[in-house]
Amino acid sequence: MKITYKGDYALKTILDLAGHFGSAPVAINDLSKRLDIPTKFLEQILLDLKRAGFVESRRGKIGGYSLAKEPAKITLGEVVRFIDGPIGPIACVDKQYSGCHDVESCVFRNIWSQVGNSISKIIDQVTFEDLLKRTNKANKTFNYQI
Amino acid sequence: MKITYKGDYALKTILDLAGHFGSAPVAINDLSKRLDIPTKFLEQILLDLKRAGFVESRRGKIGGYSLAKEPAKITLGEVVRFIDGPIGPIACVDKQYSGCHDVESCVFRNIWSQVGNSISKIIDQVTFEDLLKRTNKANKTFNYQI
DNA sequence: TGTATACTCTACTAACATAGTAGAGATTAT
DNA sequence: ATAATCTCTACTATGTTAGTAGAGTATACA
Ligand code: FES
Ligand code: FES
Repeated sequence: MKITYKGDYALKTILDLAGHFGSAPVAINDLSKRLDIPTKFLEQILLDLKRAGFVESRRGKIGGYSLAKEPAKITLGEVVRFIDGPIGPIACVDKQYSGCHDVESCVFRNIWSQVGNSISKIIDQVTFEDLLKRTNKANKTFNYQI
Repeated sequence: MKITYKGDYALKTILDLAGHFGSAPVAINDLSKRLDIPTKFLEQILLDLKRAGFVESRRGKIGGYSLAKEPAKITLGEVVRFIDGPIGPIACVDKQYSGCHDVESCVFRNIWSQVGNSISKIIDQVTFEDLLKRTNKANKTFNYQI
């Protein structure tokens, strides 16, 4: 697994939208400024996320994006997989990989499988509600220290 | 973490050399044929592995490569890190990553860190002796079934 | 109805990484 | 000597990433 900029941006964007869940939609421009993501790049990312059903949009004057489901119903893993592809550390765990012939007797494949599973166990379990709570807590702590 | 062809080839090569540990050096050509790796590519990989101290070489007529340490003293993690770089799923866990500003308060960083640790726990623990044993066992089982 | 605002869609591009290939050179056993 | 084998540097084709560009569509509101 490798988290690209696109993936990183997508996650940060969804977390931001999670923070506005239930309120008015948020404009790309606001997200772009707040999260420091190139506007035109973010446009594309949001379109992808919309097509996948993670977010929904509203056009026109008071338009913008909002989360399509409750933050508790979106996991980190879903988003990562959608944007950055399968979790496995090598293609042979997920699909064809021309370096692998003896798939049956290969001792490495088993390891890569274990690695994939242990990653999944982490990211498929944490939702954006969890992350939201942690953010709030982090900010509170931060304010207290000042 | 992403295992590239180069990394995959390196691991398979070292495992092969582990199987010949203590015996005569193995020629690149033999490895190349047996493991189905492009010869000139394998040359480069073996030079890298040599410079890193994983293997040693002998030139001339009966030359070839052999493992520089006991199979039990080389872990999967060492080789993977050397060939394919750091384990973390995102650069910010290992080094500078321009998408990350608020490193202190970022809720994702903690997750990526967990992911990295859980990968490390697997690959830093398994040695090529372990893999060798498993290969032998796999082959025995295979023969038995025939 | 006009217009500003905001999302939609397709195409293009620069930079980098990957997976090799090519070829000349150095060492060693016989 | 010479054949076999490792050594080293440079080159290249392909794909991926991280954007940019620009024209088009929908909506609120005066
Ligand atoms: S690494 Fe894919 S089967 Fe061995
Ligand atoms: S993802 Fe790097 S600090 Fe948040």
